[in-house]
Amino acid sequence: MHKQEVTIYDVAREAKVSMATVSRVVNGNNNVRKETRDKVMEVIKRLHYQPNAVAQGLASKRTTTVGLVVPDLTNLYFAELSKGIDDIALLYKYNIIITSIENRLMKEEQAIQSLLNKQVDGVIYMSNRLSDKTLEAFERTNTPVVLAGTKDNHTDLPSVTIDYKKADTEALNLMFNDGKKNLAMVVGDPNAVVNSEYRIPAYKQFLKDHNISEEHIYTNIKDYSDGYNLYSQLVKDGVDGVIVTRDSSAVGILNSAIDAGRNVPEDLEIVTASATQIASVVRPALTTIKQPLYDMGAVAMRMLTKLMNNEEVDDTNIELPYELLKKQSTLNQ
Amino acid sequence: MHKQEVTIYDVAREAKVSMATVSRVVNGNNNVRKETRDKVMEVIKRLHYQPNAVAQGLASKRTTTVGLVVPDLTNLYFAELSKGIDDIALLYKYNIIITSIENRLMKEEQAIQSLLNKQVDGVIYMSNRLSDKTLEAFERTNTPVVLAGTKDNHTDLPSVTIDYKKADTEALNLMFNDGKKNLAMVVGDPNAVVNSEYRIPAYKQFLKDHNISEEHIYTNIKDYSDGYNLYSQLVKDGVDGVIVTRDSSAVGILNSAIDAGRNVPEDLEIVTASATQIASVVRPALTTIKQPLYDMGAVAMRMLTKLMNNEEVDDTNIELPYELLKKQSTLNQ
DNA sequence: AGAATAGGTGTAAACGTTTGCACTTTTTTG
DNA sequence: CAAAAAAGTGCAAACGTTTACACCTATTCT
Repeated sequence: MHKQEVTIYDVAREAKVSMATVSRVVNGNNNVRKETRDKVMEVIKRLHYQPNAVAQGLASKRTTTVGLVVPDLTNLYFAELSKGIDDIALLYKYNIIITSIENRLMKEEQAIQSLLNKQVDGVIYMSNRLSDKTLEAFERTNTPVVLAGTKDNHTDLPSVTIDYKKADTEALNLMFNDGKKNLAMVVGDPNAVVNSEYRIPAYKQFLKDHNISEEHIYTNIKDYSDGYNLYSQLVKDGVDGVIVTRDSSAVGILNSAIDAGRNVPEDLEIVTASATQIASVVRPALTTIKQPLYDMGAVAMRMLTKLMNNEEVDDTNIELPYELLKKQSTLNQ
Repeated sequence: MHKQEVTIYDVAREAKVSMATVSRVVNGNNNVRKETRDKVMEVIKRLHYQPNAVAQGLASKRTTTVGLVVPDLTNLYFAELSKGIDDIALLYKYNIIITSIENRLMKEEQAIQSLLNKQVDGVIYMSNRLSDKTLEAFERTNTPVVLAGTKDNHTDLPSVTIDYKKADTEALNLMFNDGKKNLAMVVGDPNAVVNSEYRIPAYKQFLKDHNISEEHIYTNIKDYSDGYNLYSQLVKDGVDGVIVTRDSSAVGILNSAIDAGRNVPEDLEIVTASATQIASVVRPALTTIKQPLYDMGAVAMRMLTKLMNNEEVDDTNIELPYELLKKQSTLNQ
């Protein structure tokens, strides 16, 4: 990389002002006389001057960049969260550095440290399992952090979520009212806070409240093929209704059932918990807990902008409304 | 943001060496005596020193950051390309700044300029329509740029693609051999280079070669509902085989057909051109031109690392092999 | 042994901005 | 109309690194 062609210094010389004045013009500081401003602007145009954001970052100690921590970009759940974040970030002129942390050479803490070293002004964390080291890193830094679609039960980092317990209970209730009594829950990482603290307890509570003794919790079902392969086990266990946290797993179960000649929802009801595109294009379309993913991202990013500007944030643990979207994978009687 | 707690200067003082030596240790320069290195390392650990990447970037003129330009994060096509890029980027210790440029407040040129101002070491462009202004920006900068999944017919920017003409011809041929003679092509942006220079010409050439006079090109079909709504038109036009560039549009057509009580592939054959997850989970599963999206991203990023290091790159316009994946949406006789 | 080379370290300038402070000029005020 | 306040501008230090250059010491070579 060469030395920068045109610097603020060149502009200053050419416009016969000091670099301080050029800097003020560039930053829209209004303590500049109109004629001066115009002259500087003209020179900037003429020389094609573009500020060096790295130098700005060093001098001002703000990089207008935020870091996103996400397990996997190709999971629509995170993609949609990210889109909400991205739109608001753009609105506030922030760029986004995305770090995927699943199946990686680099450990999560390292990835986050790298983000912090880049002096991001804030971080949005969307992964579902905050390791101790990660929490430690978040505590050591004074870079604001917001969790989106996840929570943390040790510290109280700001978060944007839905009421998982309520949503799951409602979903289970739907199937129960359809006459399904052998209900199961299928989750990815059982140690993810959302699962261990909200979803699984909600499921257990539901069984208890309805005097159901048979508990069917299937863990580590992470993708389409995990779901596909799980189906035979569901049959074996006599499950007639299942709530699945990941859409792709749910679709795997669905297709496995169909390929086995079974009927959904008659033989098996399925409710999934993200409402990404994939859940709505399959047939029968899946009944979903529709999380407002885009909005969750947007709200998280908005909150982060406030934190980055040291503005007051009244509520740092926001729960957004969800919707139980009844489609064809449940009877809905 | 406060002043940085621990700087290289603090480490130098504590370890009783110069900052130059600390810098050498941090950067793994081996012109440092072992004992000195160990001492410095110890102090670094003890003080929790972390280098400020912004300052490094300013001084070294390398930010170890690359910019990704993408229309839409929630489109699995781009998500999978991005994943390939991301994995290789991680391998070479680069971070990624993603900029989505569709439906935005900010124009593409501005978004790219913002990336360049951040002094990214390289850019991977995945959008499908290079505007003149964008090309101009790419020409003015000496930051290397690689196109992934798209081409440019004016300049010759490095690119990683598949042989679209050949792939489409093969797909059309498949349907033709199944006895479908009223073939259609459905694309998104008709002015996207890939469409205007490769796909559409391939389609026209195919018709010509087979003495088919009826041409059915549907443009601006960008998403699921566009596809869903297009179906009735396809029926009206007597189309019995269609090649669709976007998976979500293809799925829209498919579901529309099914909801109308028609049979795929008997009444209508569908081939789609990306092979994202969405094409394989619907039933009937869609026959696809399987583009090696992950690999395309990975190869593009690898090429970019070479360009960023001024290494020689023998072939700057790489075509990767694709596969015509026959599934249930074609008869395959 | 003396010369040549390699290894190890420090000094200080550079990277391209922002910003506190001081100063000058203009505008407002009573 | 003078004094006070506000507006406009420049100077120079700071931000936290890297790196060219110089220097000194230890090693290798003839």
